[in-house]
Amino acid sequence: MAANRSATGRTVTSKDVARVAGVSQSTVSYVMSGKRPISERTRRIVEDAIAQLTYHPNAGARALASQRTQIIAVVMPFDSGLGATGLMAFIEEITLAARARDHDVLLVTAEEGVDGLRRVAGRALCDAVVLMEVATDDPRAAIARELRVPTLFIGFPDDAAGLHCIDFDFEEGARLLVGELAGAGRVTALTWGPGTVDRGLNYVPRFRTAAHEAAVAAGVALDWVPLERDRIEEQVRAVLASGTQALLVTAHLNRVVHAVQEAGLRPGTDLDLVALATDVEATGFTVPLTAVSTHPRDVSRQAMTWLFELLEQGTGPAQVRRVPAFVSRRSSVRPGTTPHVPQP
Amino acid sequence: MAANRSATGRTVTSKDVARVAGVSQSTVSYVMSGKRPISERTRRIVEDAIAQLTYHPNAGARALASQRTQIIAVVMPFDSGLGATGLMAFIEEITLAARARDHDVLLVTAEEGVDGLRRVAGRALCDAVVLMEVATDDPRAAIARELRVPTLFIGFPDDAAGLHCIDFDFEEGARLLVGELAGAGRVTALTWGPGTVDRGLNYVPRFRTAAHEAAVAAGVALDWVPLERDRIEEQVRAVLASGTQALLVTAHLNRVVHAVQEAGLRPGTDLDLVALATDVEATGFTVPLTAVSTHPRDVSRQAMTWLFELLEQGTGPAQVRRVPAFVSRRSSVRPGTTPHVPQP
DNA sequence: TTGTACGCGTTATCAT
DNA sequence: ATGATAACGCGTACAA
Repeated sequence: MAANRSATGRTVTSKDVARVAGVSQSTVSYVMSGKRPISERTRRIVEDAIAQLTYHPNAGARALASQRTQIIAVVMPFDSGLGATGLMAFIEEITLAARARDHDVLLVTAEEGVDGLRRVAGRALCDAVVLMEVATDDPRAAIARELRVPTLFIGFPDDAAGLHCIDFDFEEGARLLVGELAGAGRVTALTWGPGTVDRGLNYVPRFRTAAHEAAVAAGVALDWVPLERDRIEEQVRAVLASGTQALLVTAHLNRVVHAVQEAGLRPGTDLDLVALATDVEATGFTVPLTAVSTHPRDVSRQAMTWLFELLEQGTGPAQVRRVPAFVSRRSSVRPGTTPHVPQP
Repeated sequence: MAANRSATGRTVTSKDVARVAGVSQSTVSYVMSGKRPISERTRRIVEDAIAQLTYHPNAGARALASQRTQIIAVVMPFDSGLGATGLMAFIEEITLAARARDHDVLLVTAEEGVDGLRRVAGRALCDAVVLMEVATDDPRAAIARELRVPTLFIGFPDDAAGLHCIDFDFEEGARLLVGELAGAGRVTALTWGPGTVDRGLNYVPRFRTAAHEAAVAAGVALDWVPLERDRIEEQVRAVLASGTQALLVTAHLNRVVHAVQEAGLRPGTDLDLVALATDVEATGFTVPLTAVSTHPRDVSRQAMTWLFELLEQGTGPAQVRRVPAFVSRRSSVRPGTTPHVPQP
């Protein structure tokens, strides 16, 4: 029999459960919420009736009465600097975390921008919002500050005042990667292209600035090369032809490594290559790559933990949190180009 | 000012709009729905009040009163035979299609299985359901047949009676790919591994059966090799060592092509390689691959069009729809191994 | 063309 | 420990 429908097709309500159980409707409600003591006997009777009728509480009615939707809105880009794998990892973790607390996930496209936020919050479609793909100068920041619902930014807008932000520590990641190549003298960063940069994604300048500072400190020359989707192979060839022996890759890893191999070069043997990538990406090649992992799963898990704290304990003080970065040394860097410092 | 909140923090309701506009609450409702004629004058007044108060209708209340949530539930796998890129393409199209009709998308993990379906339908969390990652013997089929809400399967369970199903034409795709290699005498299919097969995904046997039939008809010997995540490179080497000159790849394309190139072989020159893959995947290599594209975007677009028809015109007759398959001939097959038939 | 009034299915506050 | 009952905010039949 269909869930929440009687044999006659009518919707099963808590009233029906009450009738079958021979109790009042409010008792049914309290049995479900556990918000007041119920005798063992009635609880059993009610629970049996619930099971027998396959009763499910109506989400709309519940939301209306309780001012809680049990829904988390996730504002997500479809084309991100993270790549599809990273994105999926994010939303998978977010969804699992939400379900673990009996919440559901509503998907909102980042393309909706400011209006999307207004809509889901204004219509009371959700209890909280998670925002990805944060821009340096993100117009949604202003809105979030006045929103009815707690809003969590994954990423740091320039003005994070009054906001709850969490992100991977791209700055430390940059320092670590440059550190791995400190003995190279000259390093070329193959990085996010115009598509990503134009959207003003916050982590690009964060990474770039930190990388340049670390390069200066280590005494290496750092070239910054944004990869253009249509000419990546060409760009890689040019870079290799220029004599660079050390590559720091933050985007389009697959195609870069491909192109390097096409050129007859092997990371860890003929040149040094480090990457900012997920672990699966870094280990998916013939030569496993020394890399800093962005750990999208850790970030989203911590984000959700925080979000539910805000939800349960009332919206806490604004704060910016960083998820620590680590290097995984594998075999894409030749011994000697990394100065002898203990692996963090 | 925060959306749907007055300066005092109270929620803005249609009653407030009515008061400001000097009309009754029902008039506000009718202005929004357009379900009865409204004089130009009142419409203007009401719309001004709505804008002034930044009024947004409460989703829960609306759902309760109208029995419509304006939400589509999408039951999605996180680890699919499609890969992250294919999945993202699916949910992007679905979300865009939903938004284009003023609906939102609720994400449900396939892991929730039967319970997930029961929950979203039972709680009236959504108006319709889209189901991906359909198994040959899918337990959700039985439930879907009795559900309150229209349910669309992307994929064909063995018993599709009474269901609405749509999918890419994997059978025709298999025939086309085998056809491209018909002159090869012997073909090895590098295909979905145990992880995918174990879940009983419907398209695996659909593709396999059609491929074998086409092979028999064309007089070629077809080896079927499920790829195991941990030994793909090894498997590819073994296959190449066995002397196969023609590869038909349906999974892990990236790693397979990698391994082939590592072996010093070049598709289109030293051997023939065709793939079942998205266009971006097929063209992302040094040698663009002859491939049948699964066109996830087409499939989901058509699925959503159908779904909204069901939603608007009442749930129509059960039906199975196929999205046609085409080959894109590129340069990974040597001239001569494809018999001279005009490209479809 | 517009207003009145009821119901949608819960939660939660009074009572008892 | 349990039962009535008033919101919650919107849609819509019925009146005017």
